Amino acid sequence: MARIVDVAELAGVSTATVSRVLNGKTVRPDLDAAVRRAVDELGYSPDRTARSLRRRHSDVIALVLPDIENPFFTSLARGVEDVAQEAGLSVVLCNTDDDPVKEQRYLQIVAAENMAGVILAPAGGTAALAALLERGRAVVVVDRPVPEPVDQVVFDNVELGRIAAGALIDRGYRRIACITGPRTTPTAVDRATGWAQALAAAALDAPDDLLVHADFRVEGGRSAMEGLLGTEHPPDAVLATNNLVGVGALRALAHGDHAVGVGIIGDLPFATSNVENVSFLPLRPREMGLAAARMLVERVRDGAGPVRTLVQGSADLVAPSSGVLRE
Amino acid sequence: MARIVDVAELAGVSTATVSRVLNGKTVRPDLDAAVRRAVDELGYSPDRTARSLRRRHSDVIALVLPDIENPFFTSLARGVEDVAQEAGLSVVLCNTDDDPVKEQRYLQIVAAENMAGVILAPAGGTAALAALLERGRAVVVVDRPVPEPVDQVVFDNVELGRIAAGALIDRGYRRIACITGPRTTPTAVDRATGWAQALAAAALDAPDDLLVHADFRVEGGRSAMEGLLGTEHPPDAVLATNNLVGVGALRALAHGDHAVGVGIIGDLPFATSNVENVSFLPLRPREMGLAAARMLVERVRDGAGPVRTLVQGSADLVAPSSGVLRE
DNA sequence: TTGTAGGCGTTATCAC
DNA sequence: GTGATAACGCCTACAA
Repeated sequence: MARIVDVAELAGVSTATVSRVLNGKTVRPDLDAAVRRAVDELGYSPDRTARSLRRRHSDVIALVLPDIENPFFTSLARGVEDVAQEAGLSVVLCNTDDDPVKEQRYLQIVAAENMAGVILAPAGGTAALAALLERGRAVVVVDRPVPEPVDQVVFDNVELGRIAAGALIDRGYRRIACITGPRTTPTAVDRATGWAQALAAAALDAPDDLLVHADFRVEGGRSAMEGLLGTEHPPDAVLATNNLVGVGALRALAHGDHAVGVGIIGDLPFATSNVENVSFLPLRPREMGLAAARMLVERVRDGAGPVRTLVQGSADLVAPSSGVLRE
Repeated sequence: MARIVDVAELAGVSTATVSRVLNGKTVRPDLDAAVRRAVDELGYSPDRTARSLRRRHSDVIALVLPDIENPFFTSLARGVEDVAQEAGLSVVLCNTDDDPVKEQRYLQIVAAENMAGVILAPAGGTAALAALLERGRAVVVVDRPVPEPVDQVVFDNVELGRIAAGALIDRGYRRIACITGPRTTPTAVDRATGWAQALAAAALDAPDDLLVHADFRVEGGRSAMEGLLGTEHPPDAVLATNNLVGVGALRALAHGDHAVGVGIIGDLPFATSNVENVSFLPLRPREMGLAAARMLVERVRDGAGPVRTLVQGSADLVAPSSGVLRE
């Protein structure tokens, strides 16, 4: 592996000059050319480990996510990666399984590796987050709002719930259930709150048995839907507050011949059925990733500046009449 | 941020001793204890940048994939991550979009960052791969077999095609089409070859118009299926040679009321419909990730040793009669 | 503008 | 078994 001294020797200059050329400082044109030629010839590329050590931070950012297998987050990751790539940063993807212990471990690594920054969808406790902020590291929180003073890109989850439930009301349903995530997950609770508000605004009942807190995954949605179908007075429509729960609900419904309206907050990029009576409220995770990465890049470049919170609007509601499966 | 000298000073030992304690060498018990106490007190964790520089390699491995949004690869990534985590390695996920240029760039970064190794699902040209091997880096290739002498975890794609097509034949179909990926993608070609072999073995026709080379994605599968349905003699069954194409085919079929049998090589973790007439041949990408990561860890730990190729069997064929959507 | 030289924090090589 | 010290490869004062 060629080192900077090899390049310097071949080009007949000092290592300082090579370094300057590589980092875009002004250098006498002929020397500049000589250096570039030598770099080419040797196939030299700087050792990023040494560079990071010297510069006190690397060109790597971490993206810490609760579930890398959820298409919402992979799509978000794609957005982050596109911006990072453009800015010359690499992205390390970390999977926390919604486990605060794993999350803490990853955030420690972020510090130990002197990474340029982190984009974090928090799993739970925010102690680790606070520690990072104290040390003045660049952090952007996505998807799940936190009270700490930190850059954020999030949704107005209450409003998402309101809009999605409102769409079902507009379609004429009157007994609308809601399948959401655990009580400990703020986004799940907020979206359910929006659902309740929409029902209240329409003078509809929202009894306790129509609100189901399930695991925020496919199986959770499926069994919750089955539970609802098995009751004495099944709902005539159901709101699934995230994509995976939506998949589960649709699967449960696919087994019988139920005329139940469905609303889903999120997208189903891999749905295989026609979704005639489903309203989607797409969330555009890729855009969220793009925005978060741009924020982080700015933060990395000139550290200071006021904390910003970006509340991302959803795309337009996709009415069921469009009959279009969204990609 | 505490450094190793701070710990040494507080513990009343040399930095060398601190280093030894941290790296599990034998040290006099009382000193050992003193060092650990100091580490705790200062909240010290070693700077991994400096460590990497000195050791000539980092504790990071790269996972270079063509499409991070494909559930097959995210599941594979999960497997890799689980093993890596256990071995104390971090995983950087890189997305090539099946673009050899992007792939090359990432592999260069792997070298420049002194990463411990790479797990690579090759996008195309293998020039970059050859370069890595020359330099003696730890590399494991997954999913797509290559001729180079390098550790691999792959499928017998011809056999996958044979088995999947055979299942459709066993179910009584006689005019079986095949939707596969581009001619330039070896896995796509091999699986189609298996399909042709199975048909030939059953003395069935496999005319050119029953074999469609499509984009290996949802849209490709959908339009290919629509094309097949629009012909004069539509097939009575179709084999989709990967998961995404399978999704597309099912979507196309969901629109009408076609009695077309379907076989899919792969899984559909986010299917929303009942899949009554679908045979799945699950590929277990997570296991592939586990195996590849274990290989890489061994390779990282004691470099030498013969090159190994692991041909992973698929799980049992899932017959349509089971009526079970696979998670 | 260029070159020289010191240091980033760690580990490995020596003597002891 | 322990401690002093020289690397690892790069960047950046500082001096010329």
